[in-house]
Amino acid sequence: MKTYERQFKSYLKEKKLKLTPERKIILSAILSFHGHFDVDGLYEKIRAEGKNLSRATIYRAMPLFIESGFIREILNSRGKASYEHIFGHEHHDHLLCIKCGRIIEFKEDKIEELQEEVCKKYDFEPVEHRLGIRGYCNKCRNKKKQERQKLWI
Amino acid sequence: MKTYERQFKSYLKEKKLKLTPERKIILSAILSFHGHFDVDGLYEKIRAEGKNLSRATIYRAMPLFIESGFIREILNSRGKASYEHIFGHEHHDHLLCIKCGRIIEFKEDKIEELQEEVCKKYDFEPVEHRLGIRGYCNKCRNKKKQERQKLWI
DNA sequence: CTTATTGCAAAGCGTTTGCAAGCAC
DNA sequence: GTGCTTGCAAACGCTTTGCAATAAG
Repeated sequence: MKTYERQFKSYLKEKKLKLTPERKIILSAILSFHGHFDVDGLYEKIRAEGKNLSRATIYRAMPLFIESGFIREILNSRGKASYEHIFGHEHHDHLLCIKCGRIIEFKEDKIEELQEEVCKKYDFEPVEHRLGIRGYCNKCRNKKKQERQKLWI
Repeated sequence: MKTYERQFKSYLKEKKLKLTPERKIILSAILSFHGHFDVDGLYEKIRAEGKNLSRATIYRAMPLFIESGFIREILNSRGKASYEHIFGHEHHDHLLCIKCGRIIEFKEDKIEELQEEVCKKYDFEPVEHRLGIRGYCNKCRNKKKQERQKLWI
């Protein structure tokens, strides 16, 4: 059994839930994505592999993967939920190109430190944070026109 | 005519759209909110004043208020759209208490500067950004239990 | 008078849920 | 065997849209 499957299994055990074939299939589909993905993407990928799960099963499984720390929800201003997996990914923030949709991940320790300071100042105990910057990447600077992406991360 | 109405009117004129009584009513309802609000809140507030617009009219008007710079969408992980008005509000970031839902606004110039630097480093031209920190405010630090708020700003 | 706008009701879309059958443990 | 899970289809909640009537500029 692979490491990640073991991690998932131990989460399930703790919650008295079961490791079904369906959940294994969904987990492996999740891990096969590199960028962000949504339920429909999972559904199609799974179908493309010849297996066939109900969408309801996938929807019902998503909270488990979130709670067990495999994925997190991406912020969509509304409508569809999408996700990115955080299993084995370090914390990072995002630059989002609103023209081509490219996502650049970055980590800036000083910003993290300043956030800590802000929290102290307001006597606030942070749990998590997100910083997203929308704009134009170097390739798209000169072909602006209309914004496309509604996604935040 | 009030300042804000004039601003809205000039936006409409530019786009060859019309300033209807309905849009005036919606605009004034928007400005009467202090925190964040949603379409249903607007609908109810307008009804409570004895006027009665169709929800469709409100839904159709929201993009106009966004484009004319009166409001912006708040990031909800999914489902309902909600908004905050930015007319006359300076840019700020947010601390969100995941227990009581309190929202603390802050502005930290150094963080803004560092963001500029990050953008330079990646040759990225920023348009807007959001920073949200979720956690527990001083009043809720000792009554943690379960997270409530799914909202980001 | 032309073109945008409104209200209504129906449709859309992603997501959730009730239920009976099936399976993990 | 017990209790969680699955698939199906129906229900949901918010939002959008087609249409005919109405009103702004």
